[in-house]
Amino acid sequence: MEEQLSIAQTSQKFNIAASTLRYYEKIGLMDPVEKNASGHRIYKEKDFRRINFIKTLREAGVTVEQIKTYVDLFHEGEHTIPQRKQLLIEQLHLLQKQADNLLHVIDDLKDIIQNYEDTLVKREMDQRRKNRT
Amino acid sequence: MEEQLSIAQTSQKFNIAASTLRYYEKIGLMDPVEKNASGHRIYKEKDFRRINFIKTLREAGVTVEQIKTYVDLFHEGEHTIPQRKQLLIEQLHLLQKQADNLLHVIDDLKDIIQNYEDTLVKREMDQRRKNRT
DNA sequence: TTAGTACTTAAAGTTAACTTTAAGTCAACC
DNA sequence: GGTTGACTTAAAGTTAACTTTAAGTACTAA
Repeated sequence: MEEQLSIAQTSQKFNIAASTLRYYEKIGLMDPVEKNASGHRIYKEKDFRRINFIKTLREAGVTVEQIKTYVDLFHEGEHTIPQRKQLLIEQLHLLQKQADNLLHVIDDLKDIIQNYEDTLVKREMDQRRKNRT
Repeated sequence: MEEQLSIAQTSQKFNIAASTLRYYEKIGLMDPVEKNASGHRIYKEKDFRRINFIKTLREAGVTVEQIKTYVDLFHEGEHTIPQRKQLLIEQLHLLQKQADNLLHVIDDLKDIIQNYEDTLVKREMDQRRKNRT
């Protein structure tokens, strides 16, 4: 049988607050989630896939609005495939820039840390010299 | 002579709004900037270096608050070097995680784009076959 | 001397992305 | 039949990081 989870369980599974899941649905990032007889949400495989998609992009810094644009195109059907592809390519370029910058900053930070390290080592050597005299 | 720029010029040089420069100063990311006789800010080399530091980290997603913590330690003097080093190392780990995730997302996006590409190519081939009959 | 431009400050406003609150429904257990 | 717990919605609140506004000062050119 297909896995079916409550909002609390889904929240746990993806480590996303239940309120956030409702929020994503409200603003149209998630399609309306199926409800049981008492009106509680039942999340299924297709929802999980969507949540993963959203989470991944969000963690990479893609805005909710941009994801919404994509999802909207998705709903418009197959004829939007070229636009969707274009949109993803643009997003890809942005992320590549971001990754590039990040790697530079990481290098810079390593340098600064190394400088501190050098300072500390030099200090300790001075200390030892003092102790010897 | 040392380069001296007005807030407007500095804003241009770094592509950061003048209001943002004032804001950074107000919250203590920047040290109080020197002023001329009529109370206008004069930015100099040491300010440029600080602005660069802030800009680089901000672009990598480091929060203003975290940068503030670092700057505060800096002001406390040399004895905070071990703490500063520790702080930067932690930040470095975070950024490395972020870069890692970003590279994964980039790969995922490339896959999705390739799928769209395949779909489009397949469509065109179907179209040609139709035209031939 | 007046107009314009470039600044100044303090305070209020904005935006994105949630998060919290308030009030209510429903099924299960005591 | 009352209480508990897991949900529901709509609306209000929060936070970070700016950005805008309002009111004022100072130099410069006409």
